Amino acid sequence: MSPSTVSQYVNKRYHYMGEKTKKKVAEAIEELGFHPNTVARSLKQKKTLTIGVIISNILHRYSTVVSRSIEDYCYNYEYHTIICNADDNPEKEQKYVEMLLAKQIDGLIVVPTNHNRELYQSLKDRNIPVVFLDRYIEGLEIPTVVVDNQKITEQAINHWIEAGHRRISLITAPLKVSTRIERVEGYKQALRKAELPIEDTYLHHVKMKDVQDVCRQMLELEQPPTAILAASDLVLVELVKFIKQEHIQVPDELALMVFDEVHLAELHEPPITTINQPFYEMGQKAASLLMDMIDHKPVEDKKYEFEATINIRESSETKLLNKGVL
Amino acid sequence: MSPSTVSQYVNKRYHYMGEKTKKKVAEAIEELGFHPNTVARSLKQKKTLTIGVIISNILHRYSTVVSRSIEDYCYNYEYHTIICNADDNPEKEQKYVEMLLAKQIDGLIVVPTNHNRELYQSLKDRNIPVVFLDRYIEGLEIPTVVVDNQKITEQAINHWIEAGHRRISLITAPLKVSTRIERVEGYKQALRKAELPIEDTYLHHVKMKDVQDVCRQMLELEQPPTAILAASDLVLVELVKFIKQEHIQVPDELALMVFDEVHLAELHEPPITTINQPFYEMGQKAASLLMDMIDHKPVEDKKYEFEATINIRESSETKLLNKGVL
DNA sequence: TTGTAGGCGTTATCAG
DNA sequence: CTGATAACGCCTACAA
Repeated sequence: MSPSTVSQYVNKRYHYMGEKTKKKVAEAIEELGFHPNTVARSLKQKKTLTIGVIISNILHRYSTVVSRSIEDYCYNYEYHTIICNADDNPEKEQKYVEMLLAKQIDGLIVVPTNHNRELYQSLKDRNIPVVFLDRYIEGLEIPTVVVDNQKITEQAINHWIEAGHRRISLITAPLKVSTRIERVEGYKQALRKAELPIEDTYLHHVKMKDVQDVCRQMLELEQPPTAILAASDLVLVELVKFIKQEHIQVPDELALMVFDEVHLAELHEPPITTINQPFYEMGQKAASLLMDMIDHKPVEDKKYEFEATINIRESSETKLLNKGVL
Repeated sequence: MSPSTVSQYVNKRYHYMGEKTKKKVAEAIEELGFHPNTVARSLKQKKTLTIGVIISNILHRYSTVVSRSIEDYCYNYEYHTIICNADDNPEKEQKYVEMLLAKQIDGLIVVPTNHNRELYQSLKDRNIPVVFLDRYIEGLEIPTVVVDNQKITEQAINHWIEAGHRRISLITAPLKVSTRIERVEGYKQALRKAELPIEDTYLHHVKMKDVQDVCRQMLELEQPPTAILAASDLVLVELVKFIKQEHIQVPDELALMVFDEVHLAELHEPPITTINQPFYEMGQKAASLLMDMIDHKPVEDKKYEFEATINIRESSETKLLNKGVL
C-alpha cells in the first residue's frame, strides 16, 4: 500500500479502486489514526483554503457581525478564516498582512486603516485577491463593499431639520477614513441645502476619550445643540455616560441618533434611533466577491454599495423644540 | 548565493556571515521581493507557531474579551491565533477541532461545549496541548481556567437575602455546562443556608427565546419574585426587554443583577449591578499555560481559579421591600 | 564562511 | 487499477 494510493483514497478519487484495496486503506487509516496534514497539502497544492480577515477595531459591534458573516459564508465553502484585529493601528495592520501572506492565505478581506497605501498597492501588484469592506480607498482599483454614508447621513440630518431642529451636532472619531469623512460631508450637505450655517462648535471629530469633553463644551454654549448624531456605537457609549451624568432629558432636551444597532440603543430609556447598516449582508458580499477572485472569475473593481436604513425610535423625536438645556 | 545562505540570513543566524554576503543577500531579497513561506517552514519544523481558540458562542460579550486577551498574549510571543466560534454546537466544535489539528496548530484553548468527551479525551491521548477555559469537565485531567461560580453566586444571593429579599429568582441558559450548574448550586446553597425554600417557579434554565415567557409566568404568580439574577448578558437583554415592556420599576418593584459587565448594565437606568469575572486575566492565564505546555514545561492538570467580584449598583438595592408587583 | 544534499507529508504524473 | 518518483519551499547537517 503506497502513499499515493492512500492519497487517492483520502481525496475520494477512488472511482476505479478495487473494493478490497479501499477497505484495506480504510482499515489502516482507522488503525493508525491517520490524519492528513493540511500544511503539506497546502505546500504541494499552493492553496491553503484559508482567507485572512483584517478588522480595523474589534471593539465596534459591527466588527463582530462582519467577521461572523464572513466566517459563515466560508464555512459553507469549506474555506477557513483567520481573523485579525488591527486595532486601528496601521503598523499592526501591516504586520498582520505580512503574517497572513507568509501563511499563504488565498485571499484577504480588509477593513483598511487607510494609512498603508503602499501596502495595499503591493497586494494589488502581487496579484493577491483582496476585497475592502466598509471603507473606500481612492484610486486603488480594489473591489470595495460599502454603504453610501454621505447619503444616509444627509437623510438623517434632514429628518431633524424637517422636524424643526436648527442646531444639530455630529460627533465622530477622527477623520482618518472615508466612512467618517463622508458622514461629515453628508452632514454639511444637509445643512447647506437647508441654508443653515455649519458651525465648528457643533461638528466634532475626536478620539473616544475626548467625546465627553466636547459634550461639555457644547453644553456650555449659549446656543447648545438640540440634537446629536453619534457616528458609532463607541461614541454613543460616551455620549450616554455624559447624558446620564448631567441628567439631560432625551429627547425633550436633546434628541439622539446613532450609527449601528446595538442593544444599548434599543434598550435605552427612551429607545435610541439607529442608522442600520446591513453588515451581515455586506460581509457575505465581500466573501463572495473574494471567492470569485480566488476562482479567477471576473470581478469589477468598483464600489459595491449597500443601503442603510433609519430605524426611528423615541430618542430622535423631540416633542417640544427650543426648550432644551442643550 | 545558495538557499541555505539565504535561510541563515532570514533566520538571523548571521553572526559570522561576511558583510558583503549579508548585503548581497539583503539586496537580492529586496529586489526579488522574497518572502519566506511559512507553510514550507512549518512542514519542515513541525511547528506552526499558531494556536487554535474555540469559543463556545461569540454572541456573549465575554467571548470577545477572551479572544482579544489570548490574541494579545500571543502577539507578544510571535504566536498567531485562529479563532473559531462553535456556536454552542458540539458538531461544529468537533469539526473545528479537526480542522485546527489538520492545520497542525501547536496547541488549543477551548471553551468546551461539554458534549464531546471522546473528542477531548482523544486530544489528551494524542498529546495535543490543550487548556480549557470558563468551563470545567469532570475527570479529564486538562488544565482549566475558571471562576468559582458557586461561591460568587452564593455571595450574590446572600447579598439579597441579607437585604431582606425572600423571593429570589435565577434565570440561566440550559444546564449543559459546569458554569451554569455551579451557579444553580450556589443559588440553592444560599437559600438552604438561610432556610428559605427552593421554589421551581423561581429557578429557570431555559433557552434565550423562552426567557421572556418565564418572566411572564413569574409575573403572574401570586408571590412573584422581588429579585432576579440573570446568569449572562444574553439573559439580561431579554430580561430588560420584558421589564421595559411591562413598565416594571427597578429596583423598587424588582431588583436585578447580572453576570458579566456590559455597557447595557452600566448605562441602564438605573445602573445594573454586575458580577464581574476577570476574563481578560483568565485569557492571559490560559494562553500562558498553553505556551508552557507547548514548551514542555510542567503544567498541573487542575482548576486555576479566579475570583469574581460584585459591582454593586442601584438595580440591586431595593429600598422598600414587599411592595413590588413581582 | 558558504554550498550541497536530503527530507518534512502530500499530490501529480506516469510507468507498471 | 496501483505504485514509484519527483516536486512543493524551507531548514539542518555536514561537506567543502
